[in-house]
Amino acid sequence: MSLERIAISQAGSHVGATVEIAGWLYNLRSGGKICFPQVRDGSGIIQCVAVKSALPEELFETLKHLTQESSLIVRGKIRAEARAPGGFELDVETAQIVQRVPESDPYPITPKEHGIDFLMDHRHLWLRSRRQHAALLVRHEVIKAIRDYFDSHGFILVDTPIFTPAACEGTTTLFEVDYFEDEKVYLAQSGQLYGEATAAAFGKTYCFGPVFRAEKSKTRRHLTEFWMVEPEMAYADLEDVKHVGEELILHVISRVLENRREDLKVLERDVSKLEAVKAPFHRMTYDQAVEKLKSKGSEIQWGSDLGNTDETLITEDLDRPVMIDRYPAAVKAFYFALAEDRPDVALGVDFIAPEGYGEIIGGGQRIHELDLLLKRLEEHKLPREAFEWYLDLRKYGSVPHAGFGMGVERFVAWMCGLDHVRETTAFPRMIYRTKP
RNA sequence: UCCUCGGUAGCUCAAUGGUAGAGCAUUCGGCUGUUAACCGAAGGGUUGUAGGUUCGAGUCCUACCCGAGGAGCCA
Repeated sequence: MSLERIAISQAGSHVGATVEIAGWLYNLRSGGKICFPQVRDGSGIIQCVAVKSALPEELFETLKHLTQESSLIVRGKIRAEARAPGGFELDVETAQIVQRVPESDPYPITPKEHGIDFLMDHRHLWLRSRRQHAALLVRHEVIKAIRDYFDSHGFILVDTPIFTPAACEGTTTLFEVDYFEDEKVYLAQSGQLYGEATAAAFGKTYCFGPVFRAEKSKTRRHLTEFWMVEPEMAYADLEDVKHVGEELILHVISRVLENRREDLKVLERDVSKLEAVKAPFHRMTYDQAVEKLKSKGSEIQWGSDLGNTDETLITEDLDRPVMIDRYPAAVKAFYFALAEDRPDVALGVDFIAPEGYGEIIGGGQRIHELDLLLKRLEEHKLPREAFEWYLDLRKYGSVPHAGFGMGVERFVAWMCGLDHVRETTAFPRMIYRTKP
């Protein structure tokens, strides 16, 4: 009889078979003549049962005194068991300890409560814990669903550089890097300007990668390094951005609900909140948003950008995202197209997620006329030399085009119902935390 | 950068200006169905750092360091 090594997640289809499981000791409960080692292998957790009378004395004692997170390979028969968490159990026949964690230096993360500082210092180990594991599986699903959406809608993945010569927008702060021969380069805060070039080459493109913001933000929604997907479409306008953004969000949510129910349960996510997200999303102009805020007692004036408290006020009574468009041009980047009837209004749109997760998509239509773009560069006091290549895009077959960026971590935090984006990525980078 | 809160055992937290303690973890012992198992015992401390007030400071004062939450800015 051959012995098959299986993933714990597949235990249900091996009931009655003798199998091998390779993993780590998640938790252990023991009696005098019986013990229950719970083994995790990355795909799941299974409770094993070791009975003294059925095993060699030495093996039973070894298992009974095994330390948390020791690595081991167990073999035994799978059995359906209602009393076991997960519904299946493995009756241990043999076991091999790969590495025993010494009790003089035990695994630091116990099954009890820990503070966030301690957990973040041990992030490399914290990833093994149930909730963190579940959140990263949701992230995996979100990223896969995003790529599947674009790949099946005619978008070509064309990634953009991380070392860039200058600010894309001139608004947020950049991380400066020493390049060769006294040259300075900066870590990209967006791939958008390059996306405009690739869209003119391929029609519809997207880039997907890490971006960097040296903002001194210290909130539950900010990382200094985060992942952003940025589609860009030639021959497209503001309405196309709203349409694609809405479709993308709905596609990703349905995939998460389809494939990650168990993980959402581990995260204690109220899935009815996600199931309620349907088309059409709410739509309002910036003008209407200001009116709504004023009616709710805000002192906001037309012309200032919406802050986080404003976003929360606007979405507090909504069950799905809201698209707010036509912002004052003064609060948007230089490349935003302007409304024909109102040159003080930019054709930008932000998608604000419900439940306080804030802006998850920002984008809009770009300026495609050379003269207007030059004027806007000047108004933003940006050096023309750095943008010569970008201006070329307006000289050689310029067309109306549009695109947006979606932040992966905020989206995942929303899916998981997490109160901080730091748990949506394996090793978050924040203003005061760069280790491990 | 600013505002607020915090730092005591490996972890999570208690302790009226008056002998630094509990639970978990670790070690030893008990238990053949445990579900963050339970029961009994043991070891474990420069109270973030440096000053100051006081007969006496974990506790009060000052400065600094570290962390958390928020604001602005942003995805």
